[in-house]
Amino acid sequence: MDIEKSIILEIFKDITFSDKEVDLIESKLKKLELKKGTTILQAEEIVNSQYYVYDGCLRTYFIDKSGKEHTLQFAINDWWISDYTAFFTASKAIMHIETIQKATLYRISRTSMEDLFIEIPQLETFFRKKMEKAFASFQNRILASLAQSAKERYLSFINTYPNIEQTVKNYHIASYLGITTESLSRIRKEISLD
Amino acid sequence: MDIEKSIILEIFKDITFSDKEVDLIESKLKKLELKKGTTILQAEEIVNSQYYVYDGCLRTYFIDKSGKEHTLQFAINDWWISDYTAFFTASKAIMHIETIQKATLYRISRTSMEDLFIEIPQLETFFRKKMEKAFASFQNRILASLAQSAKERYLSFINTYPNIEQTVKNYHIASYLGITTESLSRIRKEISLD
DNA sequence: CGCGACGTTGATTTGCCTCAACGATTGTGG
DNA sequence: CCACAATCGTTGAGGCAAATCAACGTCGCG
Repeated sequence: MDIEKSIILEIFKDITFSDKEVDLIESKLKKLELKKGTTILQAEEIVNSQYYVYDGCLRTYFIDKSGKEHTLQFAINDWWISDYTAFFTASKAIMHIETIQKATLYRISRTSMEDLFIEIPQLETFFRKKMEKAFASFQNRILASLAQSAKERYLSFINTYPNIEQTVKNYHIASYLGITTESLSRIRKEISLD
Repeated sequence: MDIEKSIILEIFKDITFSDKEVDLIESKLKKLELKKGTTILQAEEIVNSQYYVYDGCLRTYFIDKSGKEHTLQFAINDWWISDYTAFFTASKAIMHIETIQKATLYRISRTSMEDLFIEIPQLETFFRKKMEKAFASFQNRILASLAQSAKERYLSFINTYPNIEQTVKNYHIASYLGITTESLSRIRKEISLD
């Protein structure tokens, strides 16, 4: 078997499974070992899977009509990642997803999830709660964009993700904050003077 | 009985219930008839309920530290509304919710929902799917704030909510778009010249 | 070593904000 | 039902935060 049972228990922690259930889940997961810079999803592709990030770092980004990239989110250990808008409706992605470090992921398809929800109702609860957290973080993001300056958003960013600056490039952070690399550079300078 | 069974079937359409299940759901819902300008939730209150909008129009807004209001969302017929971040974690609201037209709502508490999810698992699926849609719309909102100008955001707004301008004030729309009423006025003028 | 990717700095422009004043519309009490 | 006030939307002048455009220093890697 290529997936350890302990991994299953780690991914779905706080749920207790029977051995049979663990085997069932294992049969639905596919482990992926990817090197830095690998694109796992491109715009226009039909989205049939989501990914559990066991290790490494990825980002979801959107390319607008002028060709500019906008980072929607970063995903690190214990996050799930996909283009969810497209995943939920089995439709075409508008987002791209790439690794920005080498990464270990576990992929699961939507149809597998639907099967599992019937066999193991606790999993539906598990994913509903994950969704609730993601929803809350998107809400905070919207409120930040409405109420905060670029400098304030940057400060909350480095507060929320304290070690991420070692991992991601400044232009990724800038595209997440909705500013240019030049502006981010000036904000960083300003903060260093405080 | 103060709630018609047909209302239950309308709220949870696409689910088929036994009579007993309908009675159970009915016992958990509370009908509210509110006049325009009623606040149903304030920041700092513990959030224990969400509301189904049967008729009318409401908005959820956030007051920032400088006292400025920012509208997070409008809710019309067939939407659910609450401060979800606080609702999910049974914690204190950061949002305010008010009616901007007279409205008919159905309130349900979190504990009632948890009970119902156990008795009627289809309801968990129903709310999970509602959540997925809300999540998708928040994602679009974030992408719009990253990639679009105020004018473009306004044009997609009136495209998404074609009749809402009769209902909501311009300063509500401005606070939803993240601009001032003056800027919105100038944008509207500019569009009328096209 | 040399090249490309990345970050910084400067000069200038621009989209939106702020402050202020003024019409238009809506609501209310006499 | 009209008069008046309050609320709401529009317009103008000036300012500011962040974008754009351009140049340059630095770092890591083939």
